[in-house]
Amino acid sequence: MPKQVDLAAQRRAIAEAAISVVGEAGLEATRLRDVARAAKVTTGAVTHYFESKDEVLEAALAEIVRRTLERMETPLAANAPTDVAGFIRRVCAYLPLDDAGRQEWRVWLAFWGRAIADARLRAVHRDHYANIVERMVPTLRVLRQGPAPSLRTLRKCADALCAAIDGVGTRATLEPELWPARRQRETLSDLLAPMLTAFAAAKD
Amino acid sequence: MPKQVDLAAQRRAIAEAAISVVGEAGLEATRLRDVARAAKVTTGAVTHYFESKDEVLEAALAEIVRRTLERMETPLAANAPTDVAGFIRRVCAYLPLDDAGRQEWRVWLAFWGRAIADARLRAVHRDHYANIVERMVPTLRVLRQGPAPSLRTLRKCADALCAAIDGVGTRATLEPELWPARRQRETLSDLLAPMLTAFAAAKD
Amino acid sequence: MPKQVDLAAQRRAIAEAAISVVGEAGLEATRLRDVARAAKVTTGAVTHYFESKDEVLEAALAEIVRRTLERMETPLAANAPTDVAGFIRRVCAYLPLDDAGRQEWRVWLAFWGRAIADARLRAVHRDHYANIVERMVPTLRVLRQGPAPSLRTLRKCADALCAAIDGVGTRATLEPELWPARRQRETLSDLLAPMLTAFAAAKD
Amino acid sequence: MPKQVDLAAQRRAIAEAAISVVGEAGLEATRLRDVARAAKVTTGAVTHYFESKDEVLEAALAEIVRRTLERMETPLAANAPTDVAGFIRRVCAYLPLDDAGRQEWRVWLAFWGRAIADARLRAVHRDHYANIVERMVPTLRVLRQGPAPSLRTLRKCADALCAAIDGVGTRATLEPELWPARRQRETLSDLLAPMLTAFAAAKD
DNA sequence: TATGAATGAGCATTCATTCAT
DNA sequence: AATGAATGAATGCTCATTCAT
Repeated sequence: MPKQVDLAAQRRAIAEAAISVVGEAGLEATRLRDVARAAKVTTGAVTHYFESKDEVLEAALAEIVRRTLERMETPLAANAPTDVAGFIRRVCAYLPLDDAGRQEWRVWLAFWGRAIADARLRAVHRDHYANIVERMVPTLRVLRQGPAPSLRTLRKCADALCAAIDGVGTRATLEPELWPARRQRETLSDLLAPMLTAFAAAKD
Repeated sequence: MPKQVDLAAQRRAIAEAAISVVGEAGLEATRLRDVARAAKVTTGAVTHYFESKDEVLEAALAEIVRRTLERMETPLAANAPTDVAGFIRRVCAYLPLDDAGRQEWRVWLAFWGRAIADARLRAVHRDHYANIVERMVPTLRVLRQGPAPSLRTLRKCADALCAAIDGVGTRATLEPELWPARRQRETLSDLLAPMLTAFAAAKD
Repeated sequence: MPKQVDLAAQRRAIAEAAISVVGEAGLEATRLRDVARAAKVTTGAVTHYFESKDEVLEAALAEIVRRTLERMETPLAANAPTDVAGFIRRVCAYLPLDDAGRQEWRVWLAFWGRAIADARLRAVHRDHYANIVERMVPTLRVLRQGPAPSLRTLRKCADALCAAIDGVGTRATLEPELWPARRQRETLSDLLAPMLTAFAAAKD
Repeated sequence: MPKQVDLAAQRRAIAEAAISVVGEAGLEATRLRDVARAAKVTTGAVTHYFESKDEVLEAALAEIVRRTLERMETPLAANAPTDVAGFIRRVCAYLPLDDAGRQEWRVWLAFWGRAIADARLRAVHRDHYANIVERMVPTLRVLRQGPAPSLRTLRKCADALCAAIDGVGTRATLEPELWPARRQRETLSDLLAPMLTAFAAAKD
């Protein structure tokens, strides 16, 4: 009997290796060989688990999406804060505050750049944003002190929230040495605190 | 020296062609031949005016920077508005509201993706953000009704402003069909109005 | 020794699968995996029964040879006809008249194409032609009404016979939709009837 | 001004190099590099003149077709013989009698093998046969001593003629050491003489 | 005995770059 | 100054073969 391998685990290991390479070298400089080396397998093994390079990259993006959602579980789902300051503090978890975060953000930016001409990647992004917004909605609902706002209001607020995070995260990723964690948190707070305070107090 | 004018004009024409190609096909699919064809010259001509492909792309990015700053002149410099609503309305000029704007934003995103592994491009971005912030400062100062805020306060506000624009612009670029001009303006306004109102009224 | 029977049977099953794949996809597009799949075994099993891909293909050619000879038994060996028309009618059995025949002829043509640079395959072809000619000789002898012709004469006649069959079969294989069974039979008859009539009546 | 090259001439030179390589090594062992080396250019040059390897091979086949038709001009068009023996003598020009002929026939066989799974190549073959038959028709008409036969009769005769040539040529190509020119001519004559004699004398 | 995961050499192909004209 | 033919290194990908289980 042949060696039994966990197909999904191997695919994920390769996807993680791809993330690592993309984060270091950028998407255009990512060669399948480097991915293979990073995953400690041969190029043949990579094409054994994936049909093509594009599929490898798509799996890498899917893994980044998975990681982002996973990171979201802690700050949002569990005992959501009812005060704006606490909320913002938790939302900061999305920002590229540490090396791991910066790595992931670099990969996000790389895939944004490719998505502009790739409908498939754009679809992944669209699904991801929709997903993120839906997950933010219940947390935002808790923040509101008065009667529950309409779903439309909640989604608009989530859109604004996403934009703030993306905006700060993008800049911090492009200027990592100028944007230590403290500056990112401050800027995000400057931007969100007024809006969320108004949101929390509004009667809609 | 008519030749020199020709030279600069040709370089710029090629850079504009490069922007067009990058905006359509993405950065990784941009071949020098296509740039040449778009500029209605031969490949040899491109390498005649530029040392390498990287230089062509850098010129393209520089041209995008130039265009963005140019577009900024109107809404910010000229008779800056002293009310928040008017200010936001003008800031919206940066968003990808029409085809031309979407095209430019796609190019921005493409270059972000490449900048993560290219120190030179990162430097261009850093300079650009610094430039943008400095230009926003005087306009923001006018917005404040009380005593002039500190430069640090103004810059922080500009940072938040940039982040909001980048965040909304990024999402609108990745989901063009879901983000018509109206939605972009609304989201940007939702995000900025509370912050700018507070800023305008603050005593610092 | 049941194992040995199994071994030969497996080899033959794989060879038959190879014929099927070659007939469908051509020799250059025949991958060992497809052969394995067609034989309902794994790739490992194929290399278990054969040393290399070339050996698999050689076995496929051998099987085609075997089939052709088998098909020959009926029309030639058994009660050979003494009239030219009957003889030609039986010889037509070699032509690609039905789907099975077309399949086999495609494989023949595929191997001809490879034999031009493969001495081993050429040897198989040479043996096959020699074999065919020797089997034709006694049947042709019966056709002659007068005294038996020399062996040389018989072999020359067999050569011409082979050429006629190969020529019609090749064309019919390359233009299957233009060469229904009827046209093949007619052309072969047009070519062979005059020669065989002369042969039958000659005194040599 | 850049070097002006004769595009068609270069394409043809590469096609001829391809014929040479295919004739030596077979179609499956023909690498673009070898073609390039045989044409004394680089691999890049080959892909400069052709879109793909398939296109190179198609050009090679087209060149073989051209050569065959060219060789046909002499024996058929010019002062067609009115006697069967003279006619057959000229038809022998198609057989692989010398090194050049054997080379071309090897290429034919190689392409037959590939055509079985390639509709495009089959179309080339179909056109070629149609062309050949049409060219044979007027020559065959001259051969007939009585009233002109019907076009259908002439084409049937041409079909038989083609089959005879293909059959002898195939065998001679597969067994070059056993089939010197003399044997080829004799076999073709054995096959064709009775048919053509009958054809020449027939009243239809 | 049989599996199929893994290997890695070899291929066509792409494309920035060079350079003779 | 401008051309575009030619180069050749580099990449993704294929697939026969190997081998641990």
